[in-house]
Formats: sequence, C-alpha cells, structure tokens
Amino acid sequence: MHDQHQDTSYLETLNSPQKEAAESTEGPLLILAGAGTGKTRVLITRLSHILIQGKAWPSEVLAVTFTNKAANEMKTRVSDMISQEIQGMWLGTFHSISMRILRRHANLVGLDSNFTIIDTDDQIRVVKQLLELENIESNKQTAKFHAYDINTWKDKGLLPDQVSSADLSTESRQKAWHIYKLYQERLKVLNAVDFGDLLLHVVTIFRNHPDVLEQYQRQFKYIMVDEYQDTNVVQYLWLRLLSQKSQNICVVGDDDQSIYGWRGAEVGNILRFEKDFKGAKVIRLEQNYRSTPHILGAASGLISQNADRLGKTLWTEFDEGEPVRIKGTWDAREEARWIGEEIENYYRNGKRYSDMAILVRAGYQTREFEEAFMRQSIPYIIIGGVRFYERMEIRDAMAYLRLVAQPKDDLAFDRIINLPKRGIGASTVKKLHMIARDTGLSMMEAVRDIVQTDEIKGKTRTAILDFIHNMDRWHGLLASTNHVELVEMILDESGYANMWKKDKSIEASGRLENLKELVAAIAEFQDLPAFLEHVSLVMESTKSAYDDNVTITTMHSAKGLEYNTVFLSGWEEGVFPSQKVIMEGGKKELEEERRLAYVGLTRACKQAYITFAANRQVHGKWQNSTPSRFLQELPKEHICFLDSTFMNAKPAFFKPAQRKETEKLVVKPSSSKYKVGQRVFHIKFGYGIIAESDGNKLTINFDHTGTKKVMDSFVSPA
DNA sequence: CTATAATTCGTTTTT
DNA sequence: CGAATTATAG
Repeated sequence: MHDQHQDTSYLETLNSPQKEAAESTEGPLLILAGAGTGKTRVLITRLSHILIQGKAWPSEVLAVTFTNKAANEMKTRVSDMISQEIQGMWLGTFHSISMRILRRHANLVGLDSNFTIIDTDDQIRVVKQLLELENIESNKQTAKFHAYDINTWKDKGLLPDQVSSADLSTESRQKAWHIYKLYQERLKVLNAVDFGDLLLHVVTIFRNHPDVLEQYQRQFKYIMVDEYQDTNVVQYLWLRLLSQKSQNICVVGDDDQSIYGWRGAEVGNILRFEKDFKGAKVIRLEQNYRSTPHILGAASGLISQNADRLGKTLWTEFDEGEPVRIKGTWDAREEARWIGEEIENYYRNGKRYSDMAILVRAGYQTREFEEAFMRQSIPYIIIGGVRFYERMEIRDAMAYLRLVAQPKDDLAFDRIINLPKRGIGASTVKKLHMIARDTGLSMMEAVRDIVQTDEIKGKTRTAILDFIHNMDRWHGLLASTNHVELVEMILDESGYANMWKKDKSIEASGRLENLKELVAAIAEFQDLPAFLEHVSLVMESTKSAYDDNVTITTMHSAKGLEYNTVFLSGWEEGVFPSQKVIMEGGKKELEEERRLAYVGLTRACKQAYITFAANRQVHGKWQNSTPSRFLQELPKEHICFLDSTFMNAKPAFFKPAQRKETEKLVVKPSSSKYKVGQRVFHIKFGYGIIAESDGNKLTINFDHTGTKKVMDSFVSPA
C-alpha cells in the first residue's frame, strides 16, 4: 500500500462537516448536501483521501454518477487532487459500469459479450414491431406507452415473471406485460440490451451467481454514489448487493432536489438510507457557498411547505443581497421582452451574458425567448431540445454505420433498407420479416436468401441486389480503409447525403451540417466500433460553445449549475405547476414540482427573478392564467413585487411595488413567533439561543458567532 | 410504392 | 399553432 503519512492539507480547505464527511471513510455514510454546499468538492476530496491514505487502490474504488458529465468532472478533479492520472478506477455512470460488468458475464444471461445497446427510439421500434406481429393495434403511441410500462418495470428491478398481479390490473398493463415477455426474447435474439437491461441483467447475475457477486464485493472496498436521491429501485438493489460485504458505501444527495420521480427515481431511497444501512452515519452540509440570504430564504421558505423531507436549513455568510423580484406581465411575449431588457441592463453595466440564465418549466416556453432575443440581438444558447445523437439524420447515418459494422443489426437494417427511397416498400419489408422470423436468420441473411428465389421481381429485386452489394463492399473495406474515409464513402455512395442535398426544405442544409459534424466526431476515435460503443452510452452533444451567451434551459437540466442572475419564467398555474400535475397528480407530484421550483431558485447566486404572464398561448389557443401558487408560498420578507403593466384580475396577494422601493425589505408586522430561551437556527450565523425578543427583532446568543440582534425572518426553529 | 391530405395531440430527460 | 402520425388517393 501507499505511504500512510501523506500530507493531508487538502482537508484543511473544507469546513468542519465537509471535513468530517471526507474523513469518514468506514461504514455507511449519508451526506445530505443542500444546494450549493460543496457536495462535489466533498465527494472528490473523500475519494482522493481514500487513495492518498492508501486505504485502497484505484481499482478497488467504485464511484457512480448519473451523467457522463458528472463522471468526467469527477475524473479530472480527482486526478488534479492526487496529481496523477487515475488508472483502473471504476468511475462512471451506473450504465457504463454496468456495461463493463455485463460484458464480462453476458453469457450468464444468455447474451454474447459483444451485445449492442439500443436506445429509446430503437426500443419503441421493437415494441411496435411486436405489436404488429401480435396483431394488436400498433400505432407509435401505444408502442411508446407500452415501452414506458416496460421501462418502469425494469426501473423497479422486475423481470416479466416478477411483475405482481396488482400491477396488471388494467387491460393495457396486461398487454404491456405480454409484450414485455416477447420483447425480452426478441432482444436476446438481437443480442441487444436496452438501458434498463444494463442494470437489471447485472442485478440478475449477482442474484443468481453468488460467486460472481462475491468477486465484485471483494474488489470494491469503497463505494460512492452521487445524486443518491435520483436512484431508482434497480440501482438501489445494485448498490445494496455490491456494498453488502464491505459496508463502505457513501451516498451524497439532497432529498429536496429529487425531481426525477416521473422517471422512476425513488426519493424513498435517500429517506430510508439510515434504515437500509445499519449504523449509517449522517452528515448534513448546510453552509451554502452560492446564494445570498434572500435567495436562500425564499427557496427555504418554499421548500418547507413539503411534508416528505428530511429537513435541513441552509445558511450562508454572504451579505443579505437583493430580494427575489417578481414581475407580472400581460402576456408571454411581454415577459420575454421584459427579461430581455433587464438582461440588456445588466450587460450595459458590465455583466456578462453567460452569467445569466432563463429557466423554464417546459421546452415550449423557450420559443418566445428565442424570438424576443433575436429581435433584441441578445446572444443566447438553448440547452436541451433534440440532442445531437437523437437527430433524425444522425440516427439514419448511424444506422448505416451500424449495419456495415454489424450486419446482424436488424434494427439498423429496418431503418435504412428504404432510405433514401429505393423502391423497397412496406410489403417487401414485411415479407422479409416473415422469412427472418421463420428461419431464425437476421434480416440481412434473409434478404440474401429471398433474392435467390423469384419471390421478388423487377425493380425491387434490382434495388435489393444493389443494396446487398454495397453493404458487402463497405463491410469488406472495414479493416483496410481509414474509418473516416469509409464513413464519407458510405454517406455519399448510399445516396443518403444526396437525399438531403436535393431536399428543398429549410432544415435540409442544417442536416447536412450535422452530418459533417458526425464525420468530425468519428475522426476522434480509433475505429468505427469504438465510436459506436461510445455513442450508445454517451448521448450528449459534441460541441459546447464557450461564447458569451445567455443560457435558456429547463429547470431540470439546470440542476447542478449556477448563474449570477437567474430568471424563472412562466410561474403560472397550468405551466408551473404544470397542468398535468394539477389535473392528475396528487400531493406527491405537487411536491416534486415544488422541489423543482426550489432547484430553480437555488441556481441563482446574486439575483433571482420570477415572472408570470396573465395571458399565454397554449397549443395555439390564448389562455389567461393565474399566478402560480408557489408565488404565494414564498416568504414575503424575501421577495418584492415589481410594478406590473397590467391591472386586471390580480390575486389578493399581488401588490405591485415601485422599482425604487424594491431594495428595501418588506418586514412582516406581526410579532415574533419565537420565545426567549428557544433554540433557533439563523441563516447566516448558525445555531443559537434567543436571549431577548422585541417584536420581529431578536437578540440571540449564537454558539459560534457571539450575541447578535437579528430579524426573525432569517431564523427558523432548531 | 409514394406523394399528399387529414388527423391527432400536445411536460420535465439521462443512459 | 405546428409537428408528427395515419389515412387516402394517385
């Protein structure tokens, strides 16, 4: 092992709970880390500490994240801290680590180790094909619906025969369950797995093969998990199995930032951690290094309305700052224009566009901003929407590459056999499907067979022969030709690129650009298979412009990020909280919306704005709306209403204030709810006991910061 | 087999 | 209102 007496000065830059977290390496540990409390930093320091202290070799540490971005950040920052490249460490997403494990033991679940990983799009296609085969109504909608059910089961760690009868109460569920069974068989034939399978197969292997499980239990002496509040049931099982032996599992998360429940995440995992892992230590990180007291106060007040939470109180040493400004506008267009003007003001005062962000609830809200900012010449970047590798032209091109590299890839075959149109229509493809199914051959093999017979005649036959010929030729060049050249050749000779060149539509040129970008991305890799492997798990865009742009994005994808100035737009009933939650959701769903609001607010460092419009176009129809209920839940002392340009039908709580007055705090006139002798928590000074109470002014003896006079609005019961 | 008209239906997103 | 999917005519 390494030298045990290393310099540990890196620990001294942490505050005391952070340091304690980094040093508590043994046994189960839950780090409850509020927004902006240095969560990532603690995780990285803890991991480095384990390595530097020689408690484990890199290969004996397992660190799991949800996104590739988080994994990459961790990788570079740990390398920096230990001043060397980390080698052999199991640091990655749940999916990439599962893939690594599954490739080694694929045979144990009836797969070949070179299985392909299919994404949601392919998944829906498979389900749709199965529906057609079963003669069940098979539009894309129902396929999507059933794929969703299947994914939900997989997220819960349920194989087809483990689904409970209670889960099959509806006819639709029963159909989905039936399809689920067929779907798993089909994937096995295709030697493919979907995202859910990566985890589920690994759990299945661990359960059925104790020897394999033990091998990994021995190997991973320390396990760390980021964003634990986002884990679903399979991920929980996965972690439980792996950590059973060492018990050295450290999870970091914030129950208040759980916003992916609709995708299978179980807040219960983090709420239950202490029960699940006996003797678990819990450390709360509550000192916030990001936002002003006003922003934190507003966010804390809002989230305190939620019942299902572990509860923690963020505090900061920063100066009070400015209250959260709330602005009502006549319609969404004015909302966008007003925010644009405000942004321009900041810019003229020397602020950078890239320090400002607009966070919305749903993608469709970005449109209004795009139009407004175009008019106002404000540079912006929209994050989200269709990602690069999900674009139609990219997926089409990828299908060509997949089929060339793996002729048995039936999904790729289906996608491109008649793309560009070469006269091989639906009926021909159906015929091929029948043959492939009956003979157990792949589509490519089936098409070779059928072309020998006189089943298909004329133009179609010529087209098929041509297609086979091309595929064989490209496949033959795989080993001998430079992969970038080969890709260019394929796109050119297949006629696919030409198809878009001939296309007169507006988006065609953009699609050609994307194809060029794809070729550039491929050049970064050793060979075609390496690239395809990468794409299957890393679906993020290749380019990230580092120009000075205002960021426009959803609150979901803003999690983990921060901006000096944040505009939260569309706080209206029906937009945020969303219509669906209001109509169909219960308390649970509403709480998740509230957490989303909390995440949004806590992205702001210095200024936070919340806007709402009285009128908005929804699905092309004008609708008038009432301000979001969340506005009423914000503590009055941390917000101020800006003058509104419209004066109709305002809710009772809506009282416009002049802009000039906005820097002043509106203090609640009611007397304090706190009593002398009570132990309280102050947002800036920490814990203390009340010595005197005078209306809303309290004199408090603080544990660490002495006696101070403070306003009760910054205090909460301890 | 393909081009065009008619229709349906609208969150959030990572892997 | 518009994208995306399905129905229908060519």
